[in-house]
Amino acid sequence: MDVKTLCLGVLTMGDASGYEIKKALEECFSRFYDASYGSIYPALAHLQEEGLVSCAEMPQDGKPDKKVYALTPAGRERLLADLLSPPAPDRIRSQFMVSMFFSEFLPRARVRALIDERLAHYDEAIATLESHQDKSMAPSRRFVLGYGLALYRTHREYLAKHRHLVEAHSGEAAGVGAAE
Amino acid sequence: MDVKTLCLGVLTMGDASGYEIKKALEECFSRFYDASYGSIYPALAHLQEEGLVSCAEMPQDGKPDKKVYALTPAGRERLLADLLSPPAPDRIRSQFMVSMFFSEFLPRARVRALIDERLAHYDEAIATLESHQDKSMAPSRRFVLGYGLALYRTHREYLAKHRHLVEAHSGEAAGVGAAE
DNA sequence: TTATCCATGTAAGAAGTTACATGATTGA
DNA sequence: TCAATCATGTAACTTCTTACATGGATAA
Repeated sequence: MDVKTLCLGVLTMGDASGYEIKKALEECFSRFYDASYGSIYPALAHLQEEGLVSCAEMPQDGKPDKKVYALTPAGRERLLADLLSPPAPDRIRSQFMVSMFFSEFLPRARVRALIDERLAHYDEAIATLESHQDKSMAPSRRFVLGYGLALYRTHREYLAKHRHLVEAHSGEAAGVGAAE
Repeated sequence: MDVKTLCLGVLTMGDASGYEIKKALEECFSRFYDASYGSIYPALAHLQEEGLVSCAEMPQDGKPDKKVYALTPAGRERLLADLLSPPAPDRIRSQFMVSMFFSEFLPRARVRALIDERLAHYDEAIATLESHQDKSMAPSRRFVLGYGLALYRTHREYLAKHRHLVEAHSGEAAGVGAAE
């Protein structure tokens, strides 16, 4: 499963251009998977070569022609096959957590600022997700949105309750802090 | 921040070989960042070239010489600089969530199996983390371990409570199921 | 006797990101 | 007037993974 699968998936919700696919991806599950234009456009070209999507070019003035892609029957089959193959384990990469793990080497003010930023970020993300909720969404959409919300709330609560663990001991290692 | 930073960080906890660094990484934060031998060994070679780590070769019989790396003062400075630069946003890639989002195209039994597997996986991970807890750990270690635990518990609870949302409607899309 | 741990390293390739190139429209 | 939105695409590059190569010791 890769960006091509994502594109096929988004196209089950309706025909779309590369630009629109990217937007849909951001809305639907930016927190679980994301892709840049630099991967989406080549993916669509490749899918078209394989006959998994068809493309209608809509002339536009001032902008490049809008290319609206649609799933073909073969594309739908490929999507099913992709979804049926065992999913790879989740991959997470968090530089923030690395910073926390080694927070003893950072000035306390820096650790505090890092956590405050995070907290603000999660507050915002939670507000956004809450506002998107309950638009008579399909159940699987609600499932994914609610999942993201549950995780963000855990992040926020854990950070707020346990930040003292990293703040109290930051700036203790040699070579750090104002008194150097 | 990349694998080189991780290596420098692990070396603050004591001198270690590439092999040991990988093990330490797995124990400490495999859930937030991971690296393979194929990235660790070249990273260490590069760090040595830059003078950020030193290396002592310990002859061994039957195995390749064990190369024990140690942080140099320059290495410690680099680590501080790396930790001080603003962390990149967390990157998450979850094929499982993609499958859930498009679960309407999957047979119900498949969706159930996928979720059961996940649940088992989280149960195991939670048990492992719980057993590693409270070994008079440094506070920042406890923070990271507890963070992982909190997230895993949220995963488990959310899955158990809301699986019906994806199970009830799976297998409804055309071309799926036994009656094809 | 079979798998796992120990132990290092390389080479090929996958997969994706960033930056670049282009440029009209619209809202603040 | 400045930023964002719409709109596509390429090329260079980064970064990491996978598979390979090698092989003794130890535990089940």
